[in-house]
Amino acid sequence: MQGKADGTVPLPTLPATGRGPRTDAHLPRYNPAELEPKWQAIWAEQPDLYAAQHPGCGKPKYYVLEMLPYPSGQLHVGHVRNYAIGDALARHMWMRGYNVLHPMGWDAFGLPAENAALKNNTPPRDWTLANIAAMRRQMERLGLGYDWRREVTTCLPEYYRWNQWFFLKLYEKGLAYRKNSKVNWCPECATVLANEQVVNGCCWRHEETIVEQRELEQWFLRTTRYADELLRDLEKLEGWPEKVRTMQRNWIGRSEGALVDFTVLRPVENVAARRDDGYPVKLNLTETMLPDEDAAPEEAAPRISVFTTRIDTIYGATSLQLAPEHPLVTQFAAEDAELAKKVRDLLQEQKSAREMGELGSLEKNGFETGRFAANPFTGEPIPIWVANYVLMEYGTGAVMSVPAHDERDYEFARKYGLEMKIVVLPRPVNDADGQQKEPLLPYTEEDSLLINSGEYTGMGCGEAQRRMAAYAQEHGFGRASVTYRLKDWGISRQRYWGTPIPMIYCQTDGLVPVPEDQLPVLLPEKIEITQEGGSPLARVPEFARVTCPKCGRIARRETDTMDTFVDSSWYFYRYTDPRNSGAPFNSEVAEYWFPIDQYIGGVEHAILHLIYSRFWTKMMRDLGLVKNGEPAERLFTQGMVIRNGAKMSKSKGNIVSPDEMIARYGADTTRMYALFAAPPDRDLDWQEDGVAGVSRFLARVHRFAIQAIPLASEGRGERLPSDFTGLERRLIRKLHQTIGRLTDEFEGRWHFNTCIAGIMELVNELTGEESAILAGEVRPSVLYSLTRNLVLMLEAFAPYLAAELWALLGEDEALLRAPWPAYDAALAAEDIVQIPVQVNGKLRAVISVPTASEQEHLQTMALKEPKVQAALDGKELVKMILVPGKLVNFVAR
RNA sequence: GCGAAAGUGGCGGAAUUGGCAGACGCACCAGACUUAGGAUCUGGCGGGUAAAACCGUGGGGGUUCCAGUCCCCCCUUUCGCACCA
Repeated sequence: MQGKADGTVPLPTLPATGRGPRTDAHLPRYNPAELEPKWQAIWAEQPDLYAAQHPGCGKPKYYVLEMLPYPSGQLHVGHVRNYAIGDALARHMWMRGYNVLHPMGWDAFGLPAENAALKNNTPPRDWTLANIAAMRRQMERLGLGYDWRREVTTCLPEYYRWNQWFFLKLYEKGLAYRKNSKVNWCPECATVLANEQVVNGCCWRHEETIVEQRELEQWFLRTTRYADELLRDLEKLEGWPEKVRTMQRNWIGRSEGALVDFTVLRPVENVAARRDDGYPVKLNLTETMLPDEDAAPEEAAPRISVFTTRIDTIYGATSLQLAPEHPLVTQFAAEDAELAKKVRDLLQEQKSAREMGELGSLEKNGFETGRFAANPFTGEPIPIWVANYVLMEYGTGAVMSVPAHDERDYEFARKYGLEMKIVVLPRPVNDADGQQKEPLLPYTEEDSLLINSGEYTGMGCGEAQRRMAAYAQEHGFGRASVTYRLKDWGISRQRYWGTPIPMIYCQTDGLVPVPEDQLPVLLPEKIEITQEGGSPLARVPEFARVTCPKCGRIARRETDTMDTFVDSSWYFYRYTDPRNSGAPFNSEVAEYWFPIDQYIGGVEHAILHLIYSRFWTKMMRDLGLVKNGEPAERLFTQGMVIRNGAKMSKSKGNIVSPDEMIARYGADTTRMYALFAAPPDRDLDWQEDGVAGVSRFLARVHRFAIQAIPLASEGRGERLPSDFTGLERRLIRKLHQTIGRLTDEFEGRWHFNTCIAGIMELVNELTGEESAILAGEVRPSVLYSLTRNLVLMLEAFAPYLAAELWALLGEDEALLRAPWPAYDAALAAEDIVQIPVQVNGKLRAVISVPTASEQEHLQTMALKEPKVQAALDGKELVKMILVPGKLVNFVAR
């Protein structure tokens, strides 16, 4: 997944350790530098190890997926954390007997390759493929269990041809279209950005670069056609974090309301005449001002369409406010030089505010146009203003101003002394004295009643909204309507390193799609990357010049490429059928694997990738390619990895590469530390202080296991005895408590830090009894159970060490195919519990009693404690609270 | 401004349901082994005290036999949205 380009700072170099641990010189020590490459080589010889099985294998399927990385050239520890989470889950699900699909790929198109080409004079393709090779080596070194035979690389023609294929389908369905519009332009990227890629008015890849508005002809995908469904289906995504669902809900921004047309009045002198108080007199429009109904259409009076969520307040509308870019404002300004200057000034002010990043805090500003429009409900003329708080991009670019019942209108009206009409009051409308209430303005509550609203007076707001919209529709000046904040997805990019858009411009035939059998439109490889503006492909004549598929005459190819978010919108379907050359994927196979059971990635894609891919899935469903309209059943957003108080990024210069850590401590330690340092959903401030502890822990496991396993092996295959010794009982109990803990966590909470802590506790218990165990005080069958299950639990977090110990245990089947140990509650149960004893809620003693002790026994034992007696001394015992197995509390006065 | 999440030892964090606050680890201190230690092992480690008492989960209030956990107000940090009509 693409984010900011990566950079790296080296770790401080450390002097070589020289000598290793010496305690048990006769024992082979834990040496990951030797052990891990050995197993890596063995695994490399077993291509089926992590391979997903055929749908007919009889096992339930489990699709676990981490967001694919952009091949920047080097993994950083943020990636490691992400993949360690997914790999732990995948390994666990393998052991639980699932047919696991755990693939990996590369989001390989994008601007950094072009920047690198400029800098190093390397072709983007070579640079990208070299990076992929390097990062794949890092992933393999980390021991991540991916099915590499399903690897997907988005910059290769066998992948991007299907982007083109999809584009043609979208075009056929009217879901891809071309229009001239204002678009976001990042001067740094020298290309257009989608709305989703603009963050605080700046480019998502260049936080400091203000996005400009440019007028360009662009390709768009009709995401808005799915706006309602994208919103509604969020309700079904119960396995997604509420935060992400909320962000998407806000992004889609559905508002229910009504469109109302206000007729613009002719500039008649007497309308401009004012009453003494500055407001226009109420006129009878039918007589004096309404446009001639018999006029030819082109002479008909213009109408201003307004979107409002509060049509019920329309009797309180005292002006119309238009965005400065509104076409009607432009028209008025054309006839009025003074007005034109005011509009220019307002726009200039907005532009500089945007550049300062202060658009949100800009003071409300505006001016009158001198023209009036008729309120269609009252017939009253109201002045038309231009206001900077009205956005051309939202709704119709015009609002009716109801100062008494809207925050912004109120603020604006206060500033300019505009009239306020109260038309809504809290119920009941009259206070105790029978006086009409005086609400605090602006009064915006909708659970209220209308006043001063003609025939609607006395109605509730909701009812008035419905009736007024219906009335407007009957009389042809409005209707109920829904507006979205979501815009269509602009996918044209004036860049080289992306999927060519398969369209042709012919002078005779106009827009002609490239015929399906001519796909892929190959991206030319020989191209000089320069800093010039415009699409680089336009400068490649052999690419741009083409014959029209319809008429055979010379035509011009589309030279823009697609947004790389197209690539990542459907890549997870390709994993199910990665080598298919006749279709993007086989629908039946996809049907087996989908939806993704668990998707894992950073929250930074909550809007971008996760909305696009939901759109794409719904679109594919409508094409009949897939059945389900949602790609992922569950989503997990892991926390960011922070370093020196900032998210890791090249611009902050705080990237940490895992390489040195792997070299010093090994992959198992590196992965395990990434999981141990914090729960996966929380942000993690990367400090290396704790790494040594994890490394020591693994060394201790290793030391214990290589000594215990020879003894344990004698008990292989034997059943556990029914007559445990005290020591055996204690160790087996701890083992099963740990199994229970891990089993629970893998069910969904995923606090792997506590899982690892749990395994550490078990190992502490075992090494605490090391001499007794090695002296044979634990019978082989018990020791076998302890060591074997310990190894199974380590598999998800430290697969190299687990593999080594598994082999020592004499197992030859893959560890991943071994069943996850069954938790036995009886074995995990304590027979003696420590019960805290409180007096008036304060801890006074802890007593050890058999788990199933009677109440009287507990009370007797508790009262025997000297400190309890002291605390109760001279007081009357009021009652005793007894929580079985938990505590005893004496309440005394 | 609006919305969400978070705030616990020197540090990362634990306490899943209102029930022993600080699991596990880091750092630190002491000891053992050692020519040596950034290795290993043993012990200690919230504050306070000679030991207790007592105090302690951002601050203030509340509910309760019992509150890190529930309720109200406030503060701080992070994230998201920010004129959305």
